[in-house]
Formats: sequence, structure tokens, C-alpha cells
Amino acid sequence: MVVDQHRVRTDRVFHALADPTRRDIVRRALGGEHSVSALARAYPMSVAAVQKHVSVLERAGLVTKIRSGREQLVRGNVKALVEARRALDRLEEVWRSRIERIGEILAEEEGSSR
Amino acid sequence: MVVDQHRVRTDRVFHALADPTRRDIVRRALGGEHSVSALARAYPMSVAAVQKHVSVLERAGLVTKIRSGREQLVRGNVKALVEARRALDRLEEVWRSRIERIGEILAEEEGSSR
DNA sequence: ATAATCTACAACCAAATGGTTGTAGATCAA
DNA sequence: TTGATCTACAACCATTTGGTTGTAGATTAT
Repeated sequence: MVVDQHRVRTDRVFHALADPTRRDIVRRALGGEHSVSALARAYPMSVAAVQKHVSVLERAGLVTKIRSGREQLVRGNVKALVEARRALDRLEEVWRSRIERIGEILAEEEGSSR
Repeated sequence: MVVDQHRVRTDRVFHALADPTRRDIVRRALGGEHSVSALARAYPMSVAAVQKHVSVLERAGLVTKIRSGREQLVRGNVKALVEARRALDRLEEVWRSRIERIGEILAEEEGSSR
């Protein structure tokens, strides 16, 4: 299905963001490029662990790696972030239109009772 | 820590949203109240499984259960959704201010080279 | 040339996740 | 009253997750 692709991507983005270390990596990577080992020095875990986090972020499209000599620079990708926000907005829209519906019904009742 | 609470809540919200069934439950619950078993009929899984999903959403604050006789009505909670969006916005802001910084530097160079 | 650094990746492990079935209590309908 | 429905929750299971250590190749620095 076509819808599935989007669904899986949404799954990945939200899952990637559901971890404080990964959110922090995204934050740093959006502010500028950082090598994997430079990132690793910021957290109380092994380089391999951070590598895995970066890999999760990469598969979610939140981050891109760019080779530069022996190091791999991680750069944040704002587009994936915007996509995630739009998914939230679509949910919110459901709520908003329900409220509007209720408002209309109330308005009608007001009208017919006077 | 104070920060921890917010971090954990953010973790929970994003984790809760990282599943298509749960996003769909939130969608329905934002549109109106549904009992757990009514929700369960919409998915190819057991009632117990849906109960667990609802429970995850509830702990994330995305949904509230309201007893009504023998059934438990699930209602979407837009506030948690807004919180999640704000977390995304804060990330995006990091990117935005970097771009601005770059813009300023470019503008300066333009100025000094003419 | 050698040593240090950065990355990749495999193997392993404990805990969490997402599902199942089964049991039991409450509420509602016949 | 009896039977059906709705919910809660425990026990179980396979898979995924998030960490570890260890090994090895590439690149850079001395």
C-alpha cells in the first residue's frame, strides 16, 4: 500500500524521538555538524551505543551522515521534523473540527429555542 | 531533577505515538468518545491488546478513560498533543537560529567586501 | 613507520514491547 | 436469575531495544 510507507516513516520518526539521548543528538546536529565520536563524548555511554542512536535517527530521516576524512559528520535534517509536526497537526485538526461541530450544534439550538 | 519529569513525559508521548494503532486510537478518541471494546472492534487484535495500547496512551496523557456503567469511554486529550508539538518546535528553533546566524555572517561579509 | 583516532560491525545480554490466552468481577439485558 | 458484554489483569512468548565488549579497517598525527 501507498499509505503504509508514510505510516512506517511516521513510526520511525516518533520512535526515534522517544529517547532523550536521541533528541539531544538531533538538537546538537541541528545546531551544527558533529562527528559521531564528538557526540559520544557528551553522553555516559560507549561510542558504539551512540553510533546505534545515530543510525536510528538516520533511518528516521532526522539526521544525515557526511564523510569527512576519517570522521563522519552528523547533520540534523529539519524536514523530517516538520513532517512529524504535520502528523501532530493532522491529529489536532480532528479535534478542532469536532469542537467546531459542537459549536454549530449549540448555535443551532440557541437559534431554535428563541 | 525537575527537568527529568518533562523528559520522561516527552519520552512517553513520542513513544506512544510511534505506533499506528495507537495513533489511530488517538485520532478516533479526539473525534469523540469510544469504549475500549468498540475501539477493539476496529483492529485485528484482541481486546486485551487494545487495552494495553489505551493504557500506554493514558500514561502518556494522550487519552483519558471515563467510566460509564460497565464500559470505559476513551477520550482524546489535545493538551498532550500540543505539548509534543512544542517539543518539536523547540528543536526546530535550534535549526532556525543557526540559519539566522549564518545569514548574519553572510550579510557581514557582503558588507565588508563592498 | 608507528601510534592514535574514528568508524563499522558482530556477538552478546537484560529489559521492554506488543501480542496472545485465560480467569474473574461488574454491569446490563432477557 | 441467567446469560451476554465489558473491563481488568496475570502469565506467557517472540521480537525489539538499548546497552556492552571486542575486532578490524581507514585515516591522521608523531
